[in-house]
Order: sequence, then structure tokens, then C-alpha cells
Amino acid sequence: MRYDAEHKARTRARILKEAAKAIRSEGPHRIRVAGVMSRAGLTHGGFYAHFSSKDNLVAEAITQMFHDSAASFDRVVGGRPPAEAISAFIDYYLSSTHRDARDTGCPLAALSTDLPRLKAAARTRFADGVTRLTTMFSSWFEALGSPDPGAEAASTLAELVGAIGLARAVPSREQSNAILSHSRMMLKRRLGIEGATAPRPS
Amino acid sequence: MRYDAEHKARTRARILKEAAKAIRSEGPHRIRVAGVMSRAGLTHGGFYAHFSSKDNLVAEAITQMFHDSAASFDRVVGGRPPAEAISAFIDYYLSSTHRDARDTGCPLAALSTDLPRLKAAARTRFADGVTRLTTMFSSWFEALGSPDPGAEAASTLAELVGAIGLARAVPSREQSNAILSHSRMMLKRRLGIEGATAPRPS
DNA sequence: TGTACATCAGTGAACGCGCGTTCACTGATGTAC
DNA sequence: TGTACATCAGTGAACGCGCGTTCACTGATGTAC
Repeated sequence: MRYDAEHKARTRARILKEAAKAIRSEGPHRIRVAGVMSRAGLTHGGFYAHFSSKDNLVAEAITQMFHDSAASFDRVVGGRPPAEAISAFIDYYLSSTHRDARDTGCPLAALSTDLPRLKAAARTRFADGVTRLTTMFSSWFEALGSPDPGAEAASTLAELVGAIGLARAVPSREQSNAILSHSRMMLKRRLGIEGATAPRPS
Repeated sequence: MRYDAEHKARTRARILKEAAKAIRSEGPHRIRVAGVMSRAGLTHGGFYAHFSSKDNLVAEAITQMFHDSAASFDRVVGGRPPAEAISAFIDYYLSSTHRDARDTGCPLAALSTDLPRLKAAARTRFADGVTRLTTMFSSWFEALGSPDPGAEAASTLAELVGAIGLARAVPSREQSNAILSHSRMMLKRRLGIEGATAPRPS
């Protein structure tokens, strides 16, 4: 079977996409080469035509997922004025949809405690993601007249990442929903944003 | 070699302690039975005299580490009045010491993104830990006259867990210190607690 | 246009290492008598 | 007090499975002539 020029690149992209999902849902060390290849509709033997090793795949997939998540953040907030953008971001990030979409959601939320166990390359990529989000938040807070936009941005990101992490970890849906709604409410109240809804009693 | 009556229980406790450290630093799925036994000063063959399987060890060790961390939280805040207790807790939790002590620190901080990948037993234990800390915070906030102590407690815990997670993940010590000091400052400012120090510029 | 050969993404069997688990054995000390 | 035997935590060799990696092969289509 001989294919057109872009065929191999498309196959590689498909493998990367499946790997990025598997890494978020199973963890960077628990994914299996054969499993990823099978989800991409291939047999495991062909893997080494695309990647030099499993480690190489993990590194490339982590870069890939940060790229994808930047694009998906843009779709949520793109072009909106600061107050609206941050409100939309909070609602998106702390939604039950995002909580339940571990395999396609924000890499910070899916991988933070895995990162200290990974190599420098992955951690650098992660730090870039932290910086990008912090900078984005900071520009919003600055536009809203915050006295300390940098600190407020870092603090907000920490709460977002912590809240979704805890909401995903606890097995009770009720407790999980309460974690999300408490943080949504407190973040919006703190930022003076309308539309904060009272959380259901936990 | 025949030992006294408590000898076996002491050995088991030593294995559990090493397992709890290894799970936090390497992750619940990456620890090796032989490695844990060797750190406990034993050979791997004796493992099954203490635990029925590796999974059983992980489950027991997770229970163990939550028990230990409750004791260590008590040492930090025990007997102090609310405002002082929460300030001490924030300083402890977001210290560089805690950040650098991944293997003995808070299980919530070390394992949050691993939890969704673990079995129900571990997740239930984790949820108990979340509830215990949230309740403790909530009682402090109530004593301080907060209008919504439950939500404030959940929000504070989320920021603490998120901030230390991000601080551990990024490779730059400078960026990591900034994450910790920004959250320390913002949390204390929000709670009206004195002693907030300005973060170094990031 | 037809024929022979080259290409190369993908296949699937096989290899080998790491690690969880098993098991026969050790040897110091307690107990029976 | 002395002797024979029982106990049992711990040892270390061996087993076997899972999985990353290798490799000879396939076969559809492009290219040379």
C-alpha cells in the first residue's frame, strides 16, 4: 500500500491525539504503546516508524495537548472583553463538563501531580502553559483595575486547578459539584462579577 | 530468627511508611514492591507475609498517609485560635519546605490527579481527607464571622492544593517561589490576616 | 501502453527485560519434657 | 539444667506475564524504460 504524501503525517497526528487523551486519563506512565496504536486504528508494530520510543511519544504528546488546549481556551474567551472573558473562563473551567472530560481537558488540571515525576522537557512545556494562562489572566485583571494583577492571576489559576483536581478526585458527585460551585461562587464574588449562583448546600 | 510478639507489626509499619513515601514521590502505580522492601531494609520475598498483593499495599499505605498527615496538621495548628491557626496553616502548606517534601507532605497535594485513576476505596479515603480539612477551615471561618464559611473553606483548600501542585510542577525555582508567595499573600489579604509579605516580582 | 522493479506504511510474530508473585529453605529462639 | 523439636519472619532463586522494542515480510501504487 503506497499512500499520498501527507498520509504519514496524518497518521502521526492521529497517534499523537490518542496518546494525549490516554496520558490525561491514564497518566503518562501507564499508557501502553499497543493501546494507543489500537485506538488510532493501527497495530503496534508500526509505532516505530513514527516515534523513536515511548518516552519520545509522551514528550511529543504533551506538547501537542498544550497546543490543543490553548486553541480551546481561545474558543471560550476569544475576543470577549475582560470581565466577560474571565467569567466565561471560570464557568468553562469549573463546569461538570470539563470535570468529566478528563481526557480532553486542560493539561494543568489533568497532570499537575504527575509533572514533578516527569523529565525536564515536559516540565518546561508545563511551565509555559502556566505562564501563558497567568499572563492572560493578568492582562484581564489589569484591564479591570486590579492593584496587583500578577498575584491575583496566580491565585486565581491556583484555585481553578485545585478545585477541578479535587472535584475529579472525590467519588461523590454531590461533594464534587459542591467543590466546583463553591469555587465558582467565591471566585466571581471576589472579582466582583455578576451571575454568581449560590451553591447547593454540601 | 524468632522475634518478640510486636516485631512483625513493627516491620509492617516500616513497610507501610516507606510505601507511603514512595507512592507520593513516584506515584501509586510506579512504586515497585522490591524497591519498597529494600528501603525498609528487607528482601522482596518477605513481602507477602505482610500484604496480600501490591494493590493491597497501595490501599493500606494511602490510609496510612492520611492518618499521618492529620497528625502533622494537628502539630501545626493544634490549640491555636482561629486567625492564628489558619495563618500558620497557610504558611506551612505553601512553604518551600512543604513543596520540597513531596514524599512526606499532604496526600491531597501529592496525589490529586492520580486519584481519578485509582479504585473507589482510595478515592473514598481521599474524600474523607478533603472533608476533614474543609470542616476544619470552615470552623475557623465561622469563628471569624465569615458569611459563608463552607464556601470560603472549599475555596481556600482548592487554592492551597492548586498552588502547591503548580509550584511543584514548574522546573524554575523562581517561578515556583512566586506561585507560593502570590497565593500566600492573596489568601491572607482576603482573610484579613496580618503578616502578608509582598511576593518578589515574577 | 505495457512490464519490471522500487518504495515504504503498515503487519504480526518473536525477543527479552522488569517486576509481581511463589516457594523451598534458613536459623535463631521459644517450648515440651 | 539439658536436649529435641516447633515456630515463623525473613531469604533468595525461580516462574511467568505484560509490554516495549525489533524485524522480516506484505502489497498497493509510483517510476523507469
